[in-house]
Amino acid sequence: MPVARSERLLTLLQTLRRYRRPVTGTVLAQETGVSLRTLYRDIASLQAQGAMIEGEAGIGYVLKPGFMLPPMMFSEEELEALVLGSRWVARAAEPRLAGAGADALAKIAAVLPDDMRDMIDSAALFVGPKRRDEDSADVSAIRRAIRLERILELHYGDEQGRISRRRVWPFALGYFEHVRVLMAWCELRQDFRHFRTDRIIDMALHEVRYPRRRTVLLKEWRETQDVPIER
Amino acid sequence: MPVARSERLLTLLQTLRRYRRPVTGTVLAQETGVSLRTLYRDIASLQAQGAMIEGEAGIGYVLKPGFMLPPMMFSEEELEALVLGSRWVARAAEPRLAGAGADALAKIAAVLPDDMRDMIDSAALFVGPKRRDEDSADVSAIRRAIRLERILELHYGDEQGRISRRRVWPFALGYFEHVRVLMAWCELRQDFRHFRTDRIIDMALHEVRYPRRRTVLLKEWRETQDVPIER
DNA sequence: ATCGCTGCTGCCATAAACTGTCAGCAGTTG
DNA sequence: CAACTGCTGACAGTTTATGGCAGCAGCGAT
Repeated sequence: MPVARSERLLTLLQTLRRYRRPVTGTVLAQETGVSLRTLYRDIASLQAQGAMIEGEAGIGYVLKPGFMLPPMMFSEEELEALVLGSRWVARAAEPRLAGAGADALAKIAAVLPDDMRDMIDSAALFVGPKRRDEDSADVSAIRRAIRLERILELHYGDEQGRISRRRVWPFALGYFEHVRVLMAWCELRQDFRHFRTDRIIDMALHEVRYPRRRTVLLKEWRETQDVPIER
Repeated sequence: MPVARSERLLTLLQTLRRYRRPVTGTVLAQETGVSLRTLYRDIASLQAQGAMIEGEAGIGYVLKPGFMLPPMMFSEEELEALVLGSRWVARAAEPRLAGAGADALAKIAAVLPDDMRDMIDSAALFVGPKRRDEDSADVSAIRRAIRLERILELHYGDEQGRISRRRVWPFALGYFEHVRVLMAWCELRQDFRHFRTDRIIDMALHEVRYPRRRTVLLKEWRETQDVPIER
């Protein structure tokens, strides 16, 4: 393997691109399996080659977008990961999102060289069977409401069978083993609440956007959690 | 200037792309200012990194088209599906495959139009927590054996704690709730068998390929199942 | 079949590059 | 202020890259 260094530089670039937030040199050094001093040298090399990597003391490194690394192709493992993920989505998500996953994979396949295209079809990784409760609500519509940051009016029955009607600000959707759970700010309770999609009796999408950004809501919600959702 | 080699490899790639006809190694060596011997080594390095360069004796080198990922367009739903799938892989698969999923997503993000790139970060779909048993075997090595259609020698303990040693032909890997299951043709039993990866005590990859195609094995295995694996 | 061109590999000595450790300076955050 | 982080220099040990040489094998034309 006489590619040690070049390969490592590409890995480093890829790692930097994977993180969006600033990453400390120490972390990068560990991930690439190299000493901190060498990491600094690697960064300098990449910068010398034109990569727009910004480093700030006390912060870390960030890669400015738009830098193309030449061997821009998926590895076999990456394709396997994409296929496996898509197969899980096909099984666990509602039909419409499942279809979107298949479409996305097809688009990726379309730009792949012939021999790599085969790898998508012949990927040997499969997802175990998964029973999924029927959604009574239209999950696609919920996803749309989240994207558009629009208020949802819910007609909801909780586990005790109590039926309530509330306006909520939807900001995330959790895919669990058997159910999907909508996470939202509840205007009624003035707090975060979650709602199983199979218990949503009826639903209406309002015309108006709710007054906050969904990413901010998500961030605040995370801070209330003991175990944070990763990524 | 510790970038001599990496930079030269990029130049080489660019030069190969510029020519469309086959180019001889001698020409490439001159253009990159290096000896012929080194040029051969450089080509080997690029090929090792995944570049699809074809060399024919008496002809020269050609870079197969389609090596670089072109810009791709995805719908919002397709991106959501890709992100959700990748997040599931990050949680359910072994670290290496999980990382590959994240890398793939980052590569997709890199060729996305700017305004779409944000949607990857702000996707509001999440995967519920998932406890996963530790693998005792190296699942990455198993995936590799499947890809290469190579014989695996297993040291395996079944649920009764009986330990056996067998040669198998691995052809698929199932990702279930808590475990991963290797599906293979067992030479000992002359039949299909499945093996939980957390029960594999030890494992060795043989040099030789097994005498059949893994896709055929998969097809035959499916016919023995009551509930077929979809897709 | 023979010849020239070309890809490809192994070997080896030398030169160049890389690497880790240690030490120190400077900027940011809390 | 303290803790963290980026950044640079120097040095010694190690690794790697390189070029030259020799030889084998596939391709095309003579």
